[in-house]
Amino acid sequence: MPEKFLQPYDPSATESRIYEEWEQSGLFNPDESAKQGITSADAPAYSIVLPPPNVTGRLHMGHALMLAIQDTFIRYKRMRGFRTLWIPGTDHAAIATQSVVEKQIKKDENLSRHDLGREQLLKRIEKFANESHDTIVKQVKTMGASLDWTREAFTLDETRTRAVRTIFKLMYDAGLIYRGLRIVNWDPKGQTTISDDEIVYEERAAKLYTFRYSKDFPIPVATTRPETKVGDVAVAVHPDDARYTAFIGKEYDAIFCDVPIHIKVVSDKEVDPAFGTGAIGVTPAHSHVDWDIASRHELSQEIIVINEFAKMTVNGRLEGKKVLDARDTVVEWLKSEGLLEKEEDITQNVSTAERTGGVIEPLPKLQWFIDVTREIPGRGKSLKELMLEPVQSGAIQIIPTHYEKTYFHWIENLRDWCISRQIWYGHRIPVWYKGEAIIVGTPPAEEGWIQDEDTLDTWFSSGLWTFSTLGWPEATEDLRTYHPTDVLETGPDILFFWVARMILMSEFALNTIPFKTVYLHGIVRDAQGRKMSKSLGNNLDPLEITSRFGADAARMALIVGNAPGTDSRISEDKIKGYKHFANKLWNIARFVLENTENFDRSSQTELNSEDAARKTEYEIIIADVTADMEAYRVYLAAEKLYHYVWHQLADVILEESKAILGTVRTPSDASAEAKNSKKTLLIYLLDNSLRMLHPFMPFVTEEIWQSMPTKDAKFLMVAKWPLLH
RNA sequence: GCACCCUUAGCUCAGUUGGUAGAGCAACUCAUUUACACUGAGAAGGUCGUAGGUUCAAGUCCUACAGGGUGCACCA
Repeated sequence: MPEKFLQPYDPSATESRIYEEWEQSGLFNPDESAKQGITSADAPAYSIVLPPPNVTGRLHMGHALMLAIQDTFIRYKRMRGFRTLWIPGTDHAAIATQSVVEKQIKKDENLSRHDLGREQLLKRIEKFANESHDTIVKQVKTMGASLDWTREAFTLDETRTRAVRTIFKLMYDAGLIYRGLRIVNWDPKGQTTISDDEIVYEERAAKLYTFRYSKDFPIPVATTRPETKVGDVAVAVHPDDARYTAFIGKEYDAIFCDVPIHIKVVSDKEVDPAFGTGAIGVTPAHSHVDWDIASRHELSQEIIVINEFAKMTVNGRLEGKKVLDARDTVVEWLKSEGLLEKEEDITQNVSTAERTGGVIEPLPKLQWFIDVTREIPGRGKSLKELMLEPVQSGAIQIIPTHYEKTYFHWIENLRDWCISRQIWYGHRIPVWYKGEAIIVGTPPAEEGWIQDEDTLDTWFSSGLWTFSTLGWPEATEDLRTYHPTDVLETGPDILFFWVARMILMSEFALNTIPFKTVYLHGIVRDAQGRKMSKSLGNNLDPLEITSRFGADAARMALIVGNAPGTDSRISEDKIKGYKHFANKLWNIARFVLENTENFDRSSQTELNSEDAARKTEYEIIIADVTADMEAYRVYLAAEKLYHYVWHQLADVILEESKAILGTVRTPSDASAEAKNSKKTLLIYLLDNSLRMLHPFMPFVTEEIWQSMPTKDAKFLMVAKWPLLH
């Protein structure tokens, strides 16, 4: 028995060394594994793409969870003999990264991005992204993740840029990408458009004002935004509202707070007669609902009264005022003119930008969109249908299944996807203009063309991730072999942002699903069930945790009992428990190795009936755990193994074996046959337990394996998963 | 407002196709310097949120209600 077993197991001395050995073996790469004759060339493929961590900072517990779960899937399949590929990568995370760097520059040098200019700012962001990338890769490795680093991708590198430009062109030519003037969600703070999904609603106290445009205007109107009323072109009422039917079709002129306005009374079914006065002042340019009403009634949508900085653009007393100041001014004016009829306190859901917290100002803007309802030429279906069908048919399975309903619900409410962003870091829109002419997809060779200033929503390029990482648009061997991928493992918070967009992109570009299974994990919370956050200071740093307890312990603590789609709690005590377990396993190995030293395994092939019963009992565990692994129930498999190894193998079987094998204090008079049977059993149980625990606790199992008499592969990582015969 | 999820031991949570209620932690009693104190043995702890229903059989399926959470929508 090697001397190392005389000491308690020390993960910090072991883990980095083993990871290095694995990496040097090249066996994270399925091609290398086939070359070395470990995987057969015609073995089925199994692939996962790692959801690329943002290059904005450090690894957090959510990353650690994702790495632990995926590495467990991957190591299991690798041991089952699949050509197993796990692709690493990082995400440029456009807005997130740019705002981190902008904030830093503002703080350190008091400069804005406009002071620096596009080129300079991009250089600074890239430098930050590179440093951040290196840190993250190092951290990913400490978790034991068996990623094929030879295939590492970045969402903004050359291959991915080619993929983005290619698909943009394909969608443009298919009539799915268009540029149009629409009401968008404008974030005045971030100075960019954001998608519907990036909005968070905040409940705030507000006032509902009831007023008339002028003394002779017949209908009172209620609003929370009096300042926008200088942009009104109509009043909409419900067609069946008896109070107002007499006025439908009539037009009125007024001077509203120094601004001349022309108001037409229209009827529209969208109006709720029960709310306010039952009449809506229609401001087409500054409200989604009003824009749609204006479209239906062919009203002017061109009167813009608020600009990108949320300031008033009209002449008169409101000129240049911020919207909130303008609101006060209009209310004062209404009061002085005797036009204000009522002022009520209400609570209102205000749209704010998820990232900056800025209050969203709906504005009409010339933006790029993806049309999700238009029929795709030659396909007879819309993108919406392409997103819906594979989940409906079961081609894609979402775990837990109830998220399928959430998914369908989202698709039903889906509107065209605004894909242009007014930030600088990201894939620049591949469109070039020269006067009226435009070129889409590939940059023109001649001079004089100007590229669109905007960049693409980061989810546009992320949507390509399953196949852009495999070399698309080239028809690569990787693409043929590993796509569709097997599992996408991620959090439910990006089900719409990302999962849905990946289905859209893959279905459009390749006419196939991007993955067969979506495994959604929950949020990792602290011991009290609170979200981990900087402001609470309750973050557990995965690096600090692994250095104190070992990556194996952290992985087990994250996986055991953590059912998909359910939030989990983690605490140092829990992690400590699994550090103890690693040590327990270590000592089981010590006991078994110590007691089977110089044992000729070929001398004993038959187990006696008592030991055979133990083996049969164990075979049930193998079958059970294997079934769990196949069904992605890793949280159950891990718990069962833990329980068996500690409370059956160690507490019962090892203890019983002492009487047979004898100890220093109590010599045994058992027969040689009984002893040999017991030794055979112990080696069998330890060997197979190491194999089954490996996907969960790769380091300690690998370290023990290197001293096993049953060692039949250079690394446990590529040894065979136990199968029943 | 609509949808979805959760409610099981003191705490945190599992419970797969309906088939004798489980784990970890904590607490209790005892043992022990041992493969391992990063230990072991034992005992205790439950009307499975409430009320109905289906079934030979319900923690599990159905209905209603209550409490907690999440997502979506949204009023001008």
